[in-house]
Amino acid sequence: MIKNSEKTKARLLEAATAEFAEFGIAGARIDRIAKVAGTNKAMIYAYFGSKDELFDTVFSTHVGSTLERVDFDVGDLAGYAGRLFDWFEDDPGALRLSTWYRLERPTGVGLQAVVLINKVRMERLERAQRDGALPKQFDPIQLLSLIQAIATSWATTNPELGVAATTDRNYRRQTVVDAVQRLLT
Amino acid sequence: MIKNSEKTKARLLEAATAEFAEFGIAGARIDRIAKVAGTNKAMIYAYFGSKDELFDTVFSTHVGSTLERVDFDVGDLAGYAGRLFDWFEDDPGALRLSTWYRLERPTGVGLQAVVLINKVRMERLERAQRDGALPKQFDPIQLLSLIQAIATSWATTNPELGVAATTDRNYRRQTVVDAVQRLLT
DNA sequence: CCAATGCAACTGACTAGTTATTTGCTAGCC
DNA sequence: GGCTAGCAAATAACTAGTCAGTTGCATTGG
Repeated sequence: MIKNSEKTKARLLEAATAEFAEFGIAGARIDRIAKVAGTNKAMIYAYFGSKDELFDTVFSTHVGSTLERVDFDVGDLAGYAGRLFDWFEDDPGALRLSTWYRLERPTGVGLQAVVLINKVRMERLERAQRDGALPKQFDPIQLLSLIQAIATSWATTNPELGVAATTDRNYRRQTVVDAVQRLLT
Repeated sequence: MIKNSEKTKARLLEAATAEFAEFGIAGARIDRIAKVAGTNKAMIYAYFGSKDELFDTVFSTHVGSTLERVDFDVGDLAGYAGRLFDWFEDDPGALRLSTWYRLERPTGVGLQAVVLINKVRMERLERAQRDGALPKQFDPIQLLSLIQAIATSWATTNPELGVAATTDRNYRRQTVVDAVQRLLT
């Protein structure tokens, strides 16, 4: 047994991220998280309080902070969509966590960080439209909504369309970029 | 106690639809379903076999059969998107059920019906493109994926954008229709 | 017409196993 | 030595699934 508060906490958080991404809040099992983290259940309660609080922590550290790191360029929204696509491709857990959150925590406050980021981005879109740097056929809120939906379109509709998981990633990425480009012309 | 196999089954299915839409598979409670249906747990097992099978029945009767009824007009894909939007607005449970399915049943076969419907629609898109009735900038599979994503964009991004639930429905619908229209011009 | 019979629909209580959370104690570290 | 990190085991509540028995209804034989 090695004692290291920080590392144990980190391992728990990592294990919890995987567990919640896979099974959601109701489906996640505290035992499994503890076991994967190579420690025990009581540590979870010592460090995070409860299952729900653990989920909240997982969500804000994993999703909120990552979204912030996706470069947002008002002059190249198609590129932004492409980068969003890349993020969700490289880290499918992030998208799943967001989806679980929406379903299981309809009134949760954990999305607040995400809402804030989007608010800033909307203001930048607004300014770009006023400066004439961005066409005005869609309002900022419409743009963000559409871009987000398009960037995640493959992830959310793959199963329904019977798309093999092997469908070329570049092809899918290009679809996203092209679609957003077309909205703006 | 009134005995009526058909009606009891129907009440159970209705209660189960609401329960699964709200809580997902892992979060749904058999007891709650039975109670809401005004009957007994054992009836669920007599009629549907298990919790999982009950979910499957709920999904295919509620989602599969409804998607089929959304008119698909290759000559008016924007209108199709609008009708999809209407469906999910009028019956938010349908979208939630689909989302739960994707998250909790990654390898389930219940989506088969949906996959089939989409396959037929893709073939119709293909033919329309060959006949020159539909522009070719996107492949059929890209079109279906994008249309589906755009039609549900508000439902899936509302929370992240901090959109009040009161945002005008017509405004949201028009966004969907306009976006799809723009993809095709 | 009507009572006895058969049977499917129904029920409440039960079980066996899980689950989140707590506790009392041990082991490492300054 | 004392404080923090860590643990195994206990607990209390819950959950999917079962079962032995009951109830209403239709059928049938008189």
